[in-house]
Amino acid sequence: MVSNTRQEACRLLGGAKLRRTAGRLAVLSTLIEAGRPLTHEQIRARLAEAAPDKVTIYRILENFLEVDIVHKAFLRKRAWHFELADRCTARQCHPHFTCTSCNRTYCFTDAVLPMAKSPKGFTVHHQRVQLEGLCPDCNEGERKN
Amino acid sequence: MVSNTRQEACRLLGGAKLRRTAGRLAVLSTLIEAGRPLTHEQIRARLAEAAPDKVTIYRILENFLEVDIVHKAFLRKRAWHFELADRCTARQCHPHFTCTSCNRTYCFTDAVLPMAKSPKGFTVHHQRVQLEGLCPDCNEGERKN
DNA sequence: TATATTATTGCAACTTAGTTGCATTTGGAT
DNA sequence: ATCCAAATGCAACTAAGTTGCAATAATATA
Ligand SMILES: [Mn+2]
Ligand SMILES: [Mn+2]
Ligand SMILES: [Zn+2]
Ligand SMILES: [Zn+2]
Repeated sequence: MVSNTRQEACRLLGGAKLRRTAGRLAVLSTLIEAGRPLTHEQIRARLAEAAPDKVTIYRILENFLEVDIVHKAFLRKRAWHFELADRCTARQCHPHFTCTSCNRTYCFTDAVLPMAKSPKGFTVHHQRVQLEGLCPDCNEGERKN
Repeated sequence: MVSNTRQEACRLLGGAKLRRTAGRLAVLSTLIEAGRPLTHEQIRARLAEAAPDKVTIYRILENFLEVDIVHKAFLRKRAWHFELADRCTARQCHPHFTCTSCNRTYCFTDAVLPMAKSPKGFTVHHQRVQLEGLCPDCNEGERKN
């Protein structure tokens, strides 16, 4: 699946008319393989020695945002999470669930909510839904304690 | 209304068994009068010379969180917003709208969404809905431009 | 009202996430 | 192979939030 990932990464970069650099391929492949929102630090950790400079990662993610390859999924502990922008409509992405015990984040792609109806005069461009609670693993743990 | 505000602030502190200090009264009154989410910096600015130390404000807000007088409404530009926890149910608050042009935040208290249905095994404790777009003022501006 | 007890505060120093400026390197068009 | 704008790395910086600790103030009790 890895070379498939690389192929997909190249395709995305090409489609967005972004230069195919080592850093961009690395970051994009990481996001493709993750399939869920990652922070800058998580991306860095996954790339290990292969990771570009911290600033470069930020700039690469910014590039991806500009061309809608990724989007900022949500914020926890003051760090943005980024994920592939492939499973969302123009106005909203699926809800994201974060387990308050193990800190893992899950994409609830089947639980998209209707748009909130806004008062007259407001134009809503984007709706974001965040959930917090316990994941199956941590619920299990609770029961055992 | 100001002395009414102070009265309400005292009542809330008393009910939560928190000592009635100058700093707490000041911060709480500010939040009561604002009626919308404020960042640490916005609270500081409103209090001006009367503002307690930066660290003290953070600690006061933490105290308020612990006893559910306030809640963290959302994050924008890496800064938490706090507001009175008086217009929300246990599991979710109303949606919050932030204008991407003028940066103001509005409470959509009449636009509460149903809870997202989560996959088997997950326990959802809290749902948060964020909206982004243009407020009436800035829509107006767009039209004029 | 004075005293004691404990919570609260201010200050300085620190951490973490993200940004800026600038000189060097590199992708890809020719 | 050459060229040049785009991309990168590095150092220094900012903004938000945290920690430790000594000084101070709110309340309970005498
Ligand atoms: Mn997702
Ligand atoms: Mn609100
Ligand atoms: Zn968990
Ligand atoms: Zn506006």
